[in-house]
Amino acid sequence: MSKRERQNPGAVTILDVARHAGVSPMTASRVINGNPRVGQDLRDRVQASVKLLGYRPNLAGRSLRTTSSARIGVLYSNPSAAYLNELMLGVLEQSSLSGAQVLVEKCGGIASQRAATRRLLEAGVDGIILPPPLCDAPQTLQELDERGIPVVAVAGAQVAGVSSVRIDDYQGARAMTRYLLELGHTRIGFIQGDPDHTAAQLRRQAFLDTLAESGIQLPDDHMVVGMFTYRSGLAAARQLLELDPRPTAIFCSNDDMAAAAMAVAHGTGVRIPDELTVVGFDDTPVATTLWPELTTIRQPVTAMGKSAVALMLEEIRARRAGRHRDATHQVMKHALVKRQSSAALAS
Amino acid sequence: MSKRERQNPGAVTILDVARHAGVSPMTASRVINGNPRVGQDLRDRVQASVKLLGYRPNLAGRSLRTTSSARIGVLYSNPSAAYLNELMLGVLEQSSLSGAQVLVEKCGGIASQRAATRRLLEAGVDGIILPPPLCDAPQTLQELDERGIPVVAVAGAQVAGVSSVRIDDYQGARAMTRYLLELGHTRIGFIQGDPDHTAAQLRRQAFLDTLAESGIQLPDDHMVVGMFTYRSGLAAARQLLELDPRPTAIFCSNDDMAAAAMAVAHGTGVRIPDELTVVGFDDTPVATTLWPELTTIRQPVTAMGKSAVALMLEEIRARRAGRHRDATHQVMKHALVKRQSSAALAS
DNA sequence: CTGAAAGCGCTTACAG
DNA sequence: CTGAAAGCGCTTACAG
Repeated sequence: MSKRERQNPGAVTILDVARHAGVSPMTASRVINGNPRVGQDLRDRVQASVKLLGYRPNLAGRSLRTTSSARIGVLYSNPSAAYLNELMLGVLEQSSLSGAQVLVEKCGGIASQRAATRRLLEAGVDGIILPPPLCDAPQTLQELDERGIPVVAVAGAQVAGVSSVRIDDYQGARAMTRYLLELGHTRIGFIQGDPDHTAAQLRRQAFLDTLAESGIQLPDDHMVVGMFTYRSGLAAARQLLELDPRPTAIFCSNDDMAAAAMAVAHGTGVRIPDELTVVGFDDTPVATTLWPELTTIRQPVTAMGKSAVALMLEEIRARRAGRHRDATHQVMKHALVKRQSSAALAS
Repeated sequence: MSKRERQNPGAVTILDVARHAGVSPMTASRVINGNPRVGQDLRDRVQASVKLLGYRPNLAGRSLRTTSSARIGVLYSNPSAAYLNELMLGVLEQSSLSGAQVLVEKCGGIASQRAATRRLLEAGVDGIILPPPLCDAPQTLQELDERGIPVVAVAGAQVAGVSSVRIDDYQGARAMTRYLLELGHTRIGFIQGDPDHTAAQLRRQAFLDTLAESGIQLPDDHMVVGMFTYRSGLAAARQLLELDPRPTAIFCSNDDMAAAAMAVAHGTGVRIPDELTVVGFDDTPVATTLWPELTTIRQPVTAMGKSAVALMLEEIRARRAGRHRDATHQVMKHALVKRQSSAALAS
């Protein structure tokens, strides 16, 4: 014991646990991994030892035996920095848990996209994760699929044969629209996202459908096209705030554009939320940076990154075992996060 | 070969490389790790094989031998979400490269800080990384140090015996101030960060010193205290923009407050950068979200996260080997990033 | 239900 | 300068 300690003070291995519990390492391993074929007596003893010794499995050791070093590529192109950060957090966390390695490549246009894909494949990646907006490039998806490379798309359109992780953008936008209606707003401005993005289309459609169901006919000038960028949000918000009568609420298709809308309001002296409700979509870090903090639809981006990796590893393992897996579409839960940028219509 | 392929298609191991190059695995390992004591001939052959076979080391295997499963805790408390994300990206990346495991705990007040620390230690962490603002709580630092737990502070004050990773905030703020002077600005508003943060103090001091060197005497009302938050930036910017004559430039102690300053300007109809230059500090994702994009001092946060982990692992290894290491203070390079929010003073 | 043996991919220490 | 042996921590087969 004292020798162990000198060598590596923090390291309690499964051997220590086994010895302490008086069982073989195999039995300890089984208990730790939740294998049910272990007697209750031994199970209890092992669990007690794990707790007492503060044992935590060494993931390197584990993954060396299990996953045999899967390699996952992430190919991205010009997304919001905050979004990518959050996604990568999940990707890296799950990869590290599963003992997979991650390679990241950035690309711009179609040509550089091909080159980036080639680099990833030459580096021996077993599959590629595509965050938005690449997940919306059907050509890329299909090309990879045809070459037999497993792909997991994050958000984006559903493409046959390609697994994906997403939230239900339609239901999210619907929930937000209902919320605005409940607050009493009916003159609602809407800033759309990049029309090429599936998510933008769904959010817009949900907004319109929900209003229509409530019998509200929105003037055309209340719908403004943005590009998901802060800059486009500035222009769109100026347009909306110049309307007469002014909308009492603005629903922005993402948080960056909502930040821009709030900037315009701040400067024009329009008070939020007293005179104007502003809501966003995504719940990126900017939502809690702003003041008042932004009401928005939370997209569990980090969890989506983890799921994308998990899906990918299942796919890789299945292929290695010669099994076929159908494409999986995992829909994660969104949530309406109410903060201070929204309020009931003053009557 | 065909058998290998069936088992694990993507996996080229160091044995494959060694066989292909006609050397022992050890020689291959040495070449791959840059060990200079290998003959040029063998070196070339191994490198060619690595390239040809697309070999990438399996990190799980490597770390199993080297780091022996170090466990690193990250204890944070209410930083900007964007900053933490970026930092964690580096922390996770380096940990995964080094085969270390990461445990994260959040805490609020002092009591919850003690509890969080205890949880980390019970989980067997070998050391703790403290991002701001905890790095600025000398009490926490000392307590951990006294208990013999290795600590690496990210940013924050220099405390004896505690290693840290930082940029030179003073030189960064100095560079930015010089830049503003070069652009011809002399009526410069300054929004300070949280006075309790070492970084805020240094940035402020550098600004004042640099102006003084140029013989510029700034009226007191051009220095406004903020708290590093967007909200505090809004109030501070309003105050500055009401001055008569108005400052021609505002130097904000971080990007979040710069975003707020831009919001106020946008609304007041003050054009950036034509009528007002706004600059920030940190280069968080918000800097490129804004429009015009923000001129700021880039702090390599992700690289700092990596370095913090690397420092920590060195420290842990040294202790395990019974060696003593003096506290290391690693100063990373900052950079002045010129974007569209700054311009020469119109004459 | 339980365990002894072998091996995942790599590198540390030991020989030459 | 080069290599044969052993082992990091864990789990997959194989026995009983």
